[in-house]
Amino acid sequence: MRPSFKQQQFEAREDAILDAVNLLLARKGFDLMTMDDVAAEVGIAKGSLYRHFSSKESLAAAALCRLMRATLAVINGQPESEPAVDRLKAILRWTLERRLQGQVPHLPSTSVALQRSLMLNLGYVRLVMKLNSSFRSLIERAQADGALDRSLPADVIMFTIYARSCDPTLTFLRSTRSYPDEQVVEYLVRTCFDGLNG
Amino acid sequence: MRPSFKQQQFEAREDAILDAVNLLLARKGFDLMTMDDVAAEVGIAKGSLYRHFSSKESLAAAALCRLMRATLAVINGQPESEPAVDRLKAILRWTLERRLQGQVPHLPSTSVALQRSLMLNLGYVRLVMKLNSSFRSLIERAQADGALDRSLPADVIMFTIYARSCDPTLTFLRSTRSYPDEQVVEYLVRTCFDGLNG
DNA sequence: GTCTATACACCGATAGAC
DNA sequence: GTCTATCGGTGTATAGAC
Repeated sequence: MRPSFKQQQFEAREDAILDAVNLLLARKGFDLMTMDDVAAEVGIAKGSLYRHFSSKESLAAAALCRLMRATLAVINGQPESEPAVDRLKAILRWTLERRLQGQVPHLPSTSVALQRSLMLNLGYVRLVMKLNSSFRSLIERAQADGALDRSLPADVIMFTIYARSCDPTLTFLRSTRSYPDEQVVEYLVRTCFDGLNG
Repeated sequence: MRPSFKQQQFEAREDAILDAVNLLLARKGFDLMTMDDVAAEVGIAKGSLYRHFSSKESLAAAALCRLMRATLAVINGQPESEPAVDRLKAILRWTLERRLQGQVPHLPSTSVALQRSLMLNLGYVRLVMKLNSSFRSLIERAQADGALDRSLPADVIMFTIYARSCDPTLTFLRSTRSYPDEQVVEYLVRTCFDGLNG
């Protein structure tokens, strides 16, 4: 049975809400984002917002889950034949490009309050684990290929790539207006994998 | 005329306050840190806090200025004979070690509210510029030595090192309890300069 | 200068009319 | 289900006694 028109409209609105949340999370972070902000950005009343999401935390969790699902879709859409290290670079590039459009919220690590509530969210934790294991398998394959440093633990590599995807360097370099956006992305990807050495 | 005993006591208290602020900024970030938290951590009343610092913003600014001054002291204390790239690595290592002790606040970039007020703080801006120019000159020297990639703009290198000094990877790796602290620091410094490639 | 008490604003969440 | 109105709680900053 396909969803009714009403249901489709409902889901479309939820998507619009999450877009607004992403924008605001990217701009102000979780603590400074208010429910009034979200309601105003979407163009609905605050009361209506709570018909869709029961709390501010669940709102952020939903936005993060949607992002993780999109990331998993990117990974699964990559050809298996491509070298693992190139796939990792492509994922980082994809995330940075999304961030330029304001569609990547700040990492939860910046807000202890949010982080605690996320850990109690089963759907969120499940997705994190799934994403981590996808990443880890790509990293280990790249190490086996000799494309990534074998003497580095996979952990270290994984977190380093994660961190680069939400690196403030993107914002700083952009604010200097010295380079076009694509150039900034390439610098970030390159310095992450190749380092700074000559 | 040397400062009176009372004045020395006053300054010692200010230092204690800033220590508490650093701890709390590192733990919760600017937005979640409350003046009650600070007062409780120092062991004084909130009212007394405002005798020393006129606002929450000025409190954070003072903590950041103290950190920048300490960083400049480290740079100026390094022997001129040492290769520039090694000096840069040492500065990054020093910052990360300080962070392990909870004495490095979150980067202001995480809080738009704080950032705006800092830009209006003349003392803060002056210190940022001084630190930036010290860094830039080290970077350019390292590039001239061939120790850092000449094809990268100094901006890109500078912000990349800055970002690494407040990288959440440190916290994540530490929370896995898989490696001793010194090992974590070395991984961060190494992947920053050498990259992830094999 | 340090304390207690409080003013004032803001925010998350809910109630209730339509 | 969307709106307006409001409650309860919290946080910055200040007032005023000592």
